[in-house]
Amino acid sequence: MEKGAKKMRDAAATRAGILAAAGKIFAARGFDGARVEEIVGAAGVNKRMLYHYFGSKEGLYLAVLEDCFNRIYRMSSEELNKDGVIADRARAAISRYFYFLAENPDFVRLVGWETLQGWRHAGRVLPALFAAGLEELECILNQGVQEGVFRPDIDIRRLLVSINGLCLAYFSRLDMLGLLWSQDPRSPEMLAAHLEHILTLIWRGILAPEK
Amino acid sequence: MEKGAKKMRDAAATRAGILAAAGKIFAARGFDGARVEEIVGAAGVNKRMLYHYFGSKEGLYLAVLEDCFNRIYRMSSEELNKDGVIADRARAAISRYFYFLAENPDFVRLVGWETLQGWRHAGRVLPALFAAGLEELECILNQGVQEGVFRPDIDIRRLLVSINGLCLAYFSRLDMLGLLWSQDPRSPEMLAAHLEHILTLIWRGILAPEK
Amino acid sequence: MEKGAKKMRDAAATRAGILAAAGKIFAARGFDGARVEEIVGAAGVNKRMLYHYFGSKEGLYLAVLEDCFNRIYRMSSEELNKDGVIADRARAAISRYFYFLAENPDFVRLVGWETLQGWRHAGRVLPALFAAGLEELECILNQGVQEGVFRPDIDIRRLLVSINGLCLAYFSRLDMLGLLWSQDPRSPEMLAAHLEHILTLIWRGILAPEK
Amino acid sequence: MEKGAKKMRDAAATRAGILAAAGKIFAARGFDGARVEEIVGAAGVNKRMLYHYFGSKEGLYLAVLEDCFNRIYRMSSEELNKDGVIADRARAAISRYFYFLAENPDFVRLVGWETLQGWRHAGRVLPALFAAGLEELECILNQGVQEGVFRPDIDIRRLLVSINGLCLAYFSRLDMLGLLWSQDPRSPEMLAAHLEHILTLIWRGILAPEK
DNA sequence: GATGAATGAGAATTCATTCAT
DNA sequence: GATGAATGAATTCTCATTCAT
Repeated sequence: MEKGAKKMRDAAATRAGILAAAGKIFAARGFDGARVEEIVGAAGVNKRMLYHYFGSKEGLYLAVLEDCFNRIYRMSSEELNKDGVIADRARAAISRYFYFLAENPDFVRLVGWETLQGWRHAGRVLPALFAAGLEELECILNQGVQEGVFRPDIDIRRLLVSINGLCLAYFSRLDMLGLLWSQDPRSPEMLAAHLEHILTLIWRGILAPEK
Repeated sequence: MEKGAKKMRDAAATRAGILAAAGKIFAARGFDGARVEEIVGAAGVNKRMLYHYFGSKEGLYLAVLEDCFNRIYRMSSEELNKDGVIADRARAAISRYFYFLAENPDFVRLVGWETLQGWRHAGRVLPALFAAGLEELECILNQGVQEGVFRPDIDIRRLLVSINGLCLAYFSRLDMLGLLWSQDPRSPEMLAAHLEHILTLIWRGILAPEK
Repeated sequence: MEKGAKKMRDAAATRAGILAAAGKIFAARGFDGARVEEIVGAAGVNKRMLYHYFGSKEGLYLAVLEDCFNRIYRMSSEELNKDGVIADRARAAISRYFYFLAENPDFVRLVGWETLQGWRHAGRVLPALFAAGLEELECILNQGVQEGVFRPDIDIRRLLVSINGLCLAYFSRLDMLGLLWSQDPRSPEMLAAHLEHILTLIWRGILAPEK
Repeated sequence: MEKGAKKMRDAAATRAGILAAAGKIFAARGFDGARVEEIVGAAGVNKRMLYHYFGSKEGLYLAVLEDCFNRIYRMSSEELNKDGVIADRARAAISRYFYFLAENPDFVRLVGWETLQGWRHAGRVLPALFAAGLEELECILNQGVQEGVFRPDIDIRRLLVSINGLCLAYFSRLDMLGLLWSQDPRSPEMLAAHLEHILTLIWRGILAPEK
């Protein structure tokens, strides 16, 4: 008999299991649509555990958000190649964000639900954290403007909203796009093509014309 | 028949009142978050009326969606100046869409909820309708490419997704932007500025370089 | 078929029915011991009605208390014979309180539960109301002291606590007394005898010795 | 055996710790209001211990009651001065009971809860035990009647109920009295004054008039 | 057409208690 | 003897919907 084979009597694992299941389900149905029963069912634990570890459905939801945001936060604070050409670094930052969204569909959806609910659950703190993913990009863009690589007339704030919108527009509508285009928009080729499309749009929009 | 006319008028008014109230509340809280009680309360009618006119909560929600989509559909099928320069016409189409979103925040939110729920309620028919707002733009863009006004290498389908994303990105985050920028993003100036930003981005991205 | 025979579709009656059933059950088991299910079962109504009319278990409990206290308040504000001899009036007031307790065992028990819970549910307002039953007696006693009918050295406040205690002591322990004395302490004879006992005790304690 | 002794000592301490914590909490909230979780938390022990030592929540509650009643029993069976004047001995017995209640607020409250629940938990045995505190007084009073010190027309059984009621009336309402009188009813002066009040009442009520 | 009372199914949450170590 | 994780049975509360008038 393996150690802790069948029933894991492991607090951390149980907690993590609930969190993972909740992440999926909250992402899929939103806070109001999610059912506690379904979450504990998916996690294979007793309902009481949910309340033991997270206090309430909302507590669990908050924990899910926190967990999710921590991931993007970690991503954005990873070491970057500070030596590269400014344009390359901006390109890398956008790509990284794009692929993060591609790999974290739950994050995309949770952000969607929260946005619609006015960040009611997550409060006013998390949106800032949420923006963190693009913060670094803001620095690079600003630097680029100063160096004359980027046009001086662009409003960086609006540009960030737009980059964010361009990326999210794709990942928020994966299902619909799949239907309309009859192709899996999650495939590496499609992802690459769309990123290319976005980068081209941005680049043409901000790159200073060569003299 | 006086009395009959009166009744019918009232009946229509009751129905319309419920629809209007439901539109607001579904937009604000989504299908799961909305409460039948609150809707009838806001409409100032008896709960039974809701079921009389719409059969169920879902029936009402569908009616709300339909109502909303009819509006954008009417907008997109309005007469356009077919004679103008292609670039101007594209510009006008985008602007019109942008201001439609500005003036129909409930539409923006309803689309948001539906998108997250995979168009579960509205079925697979409405997304097409939803795209209608951009359909005309698609024609214009295609024509522009043929005429050599726009670059030949652009993928119109992706471009439409992006234009949509750029516009929605702004209107989906009005509250947050209001906080971050400490300015009312709904003010005419801010709207104009952002539309300008979007148009610039698109234009630089697609306008064929003059020879 | 009688009008409204089987199922009464009568808001006031339903509300009153719930209140009555709740009065009995809260009195019997206290707030924590009472079960919502049992209350609605006893009232013969749907559980939802309880929440419709009273908002919550606690709301219902508060309504029960209020209802109960209103009764004693009404009693204490009834017209009294202001012309009688002071000693007779005091006697009458105590008797009235004694028999009120005898006839309102639920009141006795509810006061008991609330006392133990530090009037948590009823807040700080009701204890004053509760004292109302003895307020009139206080006036009479004070007057009696001034008139020289009662001894001048008695502390009226303490006396009121004691009169209250003497009465409640009997009605709080009816069951036990029934067992110990093998007689029904609720019988008219027993009630009269005990009231006599209390009055004698009080009278000897406070009546000024005749010169 | 060092280790064994240590263990036993710990075991006893654990048991006693649970009992003490439970006493406080049951006294404060009653059986239904008390939470096992809170008790073990207050005792700083593992939940399993509670079940190990007491079997169940009810078992623990019973143990608490027993413990409490043992104290009053011990008190009442202490050696008394059998030689004193009868009036002094009665006085001493009442005072002793009064101060016992003053020093054992948990006892007062537990008796209160049990009284309301019809001694459901403690069964029909304990009420007798509970009366024990006044048993000795009964002897003295009876003796006093025989000796002609006390009036022959008093019903000793009722008198005991009343003495008990007079004492409990004070200690059951400490909080309210504190608020109403703006003085700490637990202070030595207030206690002494109230005891004096009670004794005066009783004395005037039962002392045979001197010839 | 309109009203407001009533309902049953189900949702979140709580609790005393028991395993596995 | 001791620990902390786990559980199933209630318990309070909510919601869309239907009846009786």
